[in-house]
Amino acid sequence: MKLSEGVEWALHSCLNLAWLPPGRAVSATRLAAFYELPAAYLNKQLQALVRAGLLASTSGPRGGFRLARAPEEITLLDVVTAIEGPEEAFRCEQILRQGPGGSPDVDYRQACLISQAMRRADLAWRRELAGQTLAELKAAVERRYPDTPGNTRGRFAEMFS
Amino acid sequence: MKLSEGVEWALHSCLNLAWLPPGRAVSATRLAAFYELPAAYLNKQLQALVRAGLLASTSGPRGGFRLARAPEEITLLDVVTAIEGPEEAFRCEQILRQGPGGSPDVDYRQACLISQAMRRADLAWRRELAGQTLAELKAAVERRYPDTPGNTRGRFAEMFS
DNA sequence: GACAATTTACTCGGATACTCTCTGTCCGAGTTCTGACGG
DNA sequence: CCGTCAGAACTCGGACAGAGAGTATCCGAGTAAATTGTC
Repeated sequence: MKLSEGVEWALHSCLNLAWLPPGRAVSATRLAAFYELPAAYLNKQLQALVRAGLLASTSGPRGGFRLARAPEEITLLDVVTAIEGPEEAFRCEQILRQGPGGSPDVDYRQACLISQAMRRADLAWRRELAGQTLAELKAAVERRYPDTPGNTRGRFAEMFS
Repeated sequence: MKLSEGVEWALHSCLNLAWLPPGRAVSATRLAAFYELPAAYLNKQLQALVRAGLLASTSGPRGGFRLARAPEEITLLDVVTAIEGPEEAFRCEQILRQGPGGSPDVDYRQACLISQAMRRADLAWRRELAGQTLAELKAAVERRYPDTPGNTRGRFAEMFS
């Protein structure tokens, strides 16, 4: 039970993109340089965000990635799901089917109480993540660390020089 | 983000053990035969439960595994943690440390708001799992599927013949 | 018949291969900008 | 001086290797029961 490393990268990158002027695209190379990450691999993760409709990408010079929606419309769950996939953490292989009294016709993902309990926990996790948007996170950071937006914009600006 | 297959096996096996007379031990071979699981690998998972103090093991003929505590004292989180380990799902590698204004002295697992948000979700998941004991699960199954305890005991009994 | 020693069968436990996902890297297709060239 | 066109630089996107955890298996140490032999 561990999340991919790309989740952390994706969350920080989305937050950084949220501080840029709308429409401004940043290449994977520059986003990677921000935290000294491997550029090609970060690019791979960002592609997943594009496929999920969270980011939009542009090719060629001055191209790169930008948010595809307003930060208010992007939840943390959206980002996590884009990287990790939509499957829930607990894999019910329906082993009850092999047990005594097991039937091939029953969907034990619904009938098995263990499966239900694990799904409840999974939903609690997702609910927590879905309850916070990128905009709220951005605002919280600006309250606690007021210099961050300026620093971020400045760092990207000097990358363009 | 996916749990090991052993989690499902461990939960079902613990539940089966809870239906046996107290003190009665069942070998990994028989527990595996219950759901047609690979015996040696299930044994490996059960060892983890022993190390975690959830099960007690006995060697030799008539030996096997039994619950080390009352079902009321075993939560679903205990079982999951025994198999998956205690680490939380989100791995904060503190990449902020490499960013502009990052300091080697700051613990970004505490300071980073992204890390905090992910930890909140993790705690919600754990709280849900810690809130249900093996005894409650057992009672719920007995309410919904009254035949299960008898069937389980019967199946194990005929294994001993 | 009762007891003790030996053999046997069975159990867990850890050490050992195999597989798949995650991680990391590379190169090609496409696009935009730049610069040269001609009118 | 302005417009057009070719070249170059830069970008994403998917295809290609390497590492680590999860999966599966096997064999040995230890234990309890069963058997045999003796008193």
